[in-house]
Amino acid sequence: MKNSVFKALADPSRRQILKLLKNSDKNVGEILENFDMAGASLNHHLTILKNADLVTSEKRGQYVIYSLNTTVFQEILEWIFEIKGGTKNEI
Amino acid sequence: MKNSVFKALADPSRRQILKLLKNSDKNVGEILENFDMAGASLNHHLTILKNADLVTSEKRGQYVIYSLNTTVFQEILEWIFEIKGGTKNEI
DNA sequence: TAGATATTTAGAAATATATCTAAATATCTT
DNA sequence: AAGATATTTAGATATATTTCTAAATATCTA
Repeated sequence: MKNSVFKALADPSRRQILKLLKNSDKNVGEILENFDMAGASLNHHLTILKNADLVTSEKRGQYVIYSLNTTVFQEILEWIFEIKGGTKNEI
Repeated sequence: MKNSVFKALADPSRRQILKLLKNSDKNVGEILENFDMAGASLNHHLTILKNADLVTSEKRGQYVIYSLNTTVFQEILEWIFEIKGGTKNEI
């Protein structure tokens, strides 16, 4: 499990971004509406999430759409089971 | 889910400590053998893990024994499911 | 009780992180 | 093409984190 994933999850704003993207993909402006933060600051968080593969982004015209990448969460689950002991069947 | 938990997991040394404690409880010296780090530094990491309720500690004579506290991992799992969607039955 | 061992606390230094403003780049619309 | 809107980059600053050494505290053993 990559360190960048845990580092990315260690910030409340970034976790909230993930929660926002759970429901629907959003462009940067739409994400920004939920925060009291400069656009450049949000961009910094998005970059960190992207480097951790927790989100993906795609340019559509003027906008950049961010989406949740759920495959990494599977890896996090596996890391937890490794520590916690047990398997997916025993939750 | 408390921020302190994610913060605690964001450091590789601390994640390794959790992995070490998975197999058996250990005192500080035994944990320290696995790291190239001053005792005071390790103590700092242990304090962070303790504040996040990821480990517990108990003094036994001269030694302090650290143990994994698996109950918090259950909460982490639930947070992941909240983001990822799905339930424990669908892994 | 004195010295040895185990752990924690205090304080300092280096590095990393989060945030900002200003400017750059890309795209859209008229 | 010019101006408007969306996003990113650059550079600065403040705060947080990791690590160290030295010293303090607690317990054990001879």
